[in-house]
Amino acid sequence: MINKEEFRKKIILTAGRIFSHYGFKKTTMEEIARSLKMGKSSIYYYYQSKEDIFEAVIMYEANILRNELTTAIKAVESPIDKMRDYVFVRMKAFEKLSNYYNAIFDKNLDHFDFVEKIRSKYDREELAILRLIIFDGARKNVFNVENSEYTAMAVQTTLKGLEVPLFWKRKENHIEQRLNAILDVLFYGIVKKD
Amino acid sequence: MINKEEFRKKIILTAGRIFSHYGFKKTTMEEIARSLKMGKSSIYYYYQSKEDIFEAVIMYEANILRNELTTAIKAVESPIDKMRDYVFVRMKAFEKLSNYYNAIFDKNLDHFDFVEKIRSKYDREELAILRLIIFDGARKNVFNVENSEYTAMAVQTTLKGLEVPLFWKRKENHIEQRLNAILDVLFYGIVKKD
DNA sequence: CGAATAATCGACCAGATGATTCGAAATATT
DNA sequence: AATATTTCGAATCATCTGGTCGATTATTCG
Repeated sequence: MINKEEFRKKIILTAGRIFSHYGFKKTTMEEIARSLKMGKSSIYYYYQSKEDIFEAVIMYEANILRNELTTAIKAVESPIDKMRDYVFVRMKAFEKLSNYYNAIFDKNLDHFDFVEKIRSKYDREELAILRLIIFDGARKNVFNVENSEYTAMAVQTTLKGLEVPLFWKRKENHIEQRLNAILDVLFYGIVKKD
Repeated sequence: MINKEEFRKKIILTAGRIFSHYGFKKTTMEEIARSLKMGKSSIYYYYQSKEDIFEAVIMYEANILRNELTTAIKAVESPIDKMRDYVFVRMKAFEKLSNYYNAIFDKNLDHFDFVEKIRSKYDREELAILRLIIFDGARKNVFNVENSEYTAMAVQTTLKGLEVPLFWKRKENHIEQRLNAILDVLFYGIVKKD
């Protein structure tokens, strides 16, 4: 490894993989160390604690999510497309970033301060993006909304519905269709009739 | 629950699901009990130990494998089809019966007596089935083999190659093709040229 | 009913496990 | 060769976990 920062990242990648399989509690420092081919105490040279590593993993995944989302909505023009892509990318990302996903939903993680912080930070950021999309849509006369802020919150509530684990059962099929149905409902109530 | 036997099976099903996710060691009796909505100590009314439950799970999955395999080869007539189906079903089943699969490969399970017993029992049974298929194929003049016993052992060796975890990496695609290639090789060397 | 039997549970224990610390050894840098 | 960086094994200490036991609650049946 070149430098300390590089190695810290490697730890995040490795630990992230293990965390995503076993969850925070069942993942041991021993395992992370073994995966990195180093002594378990050596890890403490890079991170102060297991919790710190987990936090770094979550942050890392949160950044990926943020990037993918902003990239996605920049890639298209129309507000409807932006909204549609946002929802799709968000869902696909959650599938992949399971640690982040779990941080948001695992009850056993409630008592970690940083988890709470991440949750509310994510909420705020998401709301901001939605507000922007909706505001833009209203300006362009595509969306028919009274108040962007409240509409954004309403949309976010719908999105949260996607997050409940029950939605993900039997994920094999139907998901795309269900998503489209949800979007249709969303748009049908939101898009200006002409 | 109707009777004790029913409930023992329910425990197997529930524990099997958890074992397959976390493995034997990381699965706790507490979790199994919670999943069954009962006190941890109650489980000991049905099984003597965690190990016993695991053994029962393995046995259960081993039976499923045995049934699926015998059903598969009964379903077709020609020895070539039997052989092909056997290989496919065997592979698909291993994908599903992960506890059984792990029992065979997880080094951490080596020291359990019953695991060793299961392994060799499975070996014997598999060999018997293969011998039957091959013997039948030879009788029908489809296979060109000197000694069914040794040929069966050779085929089994090939099959074992499928088991090494490395084979399963990047499982998304190519698996079917690789399998067919293996079968082609197998048959090309086995089927009587005409 | 009520006694015997079946089933469940909570509290407890001893040993295992696992996160973390620490000082020293190895390695790299100056 | 002196210093700084990085790794590690061993020890610590708190928590966890498989398993036990006696008590308690259902259920069965005479």
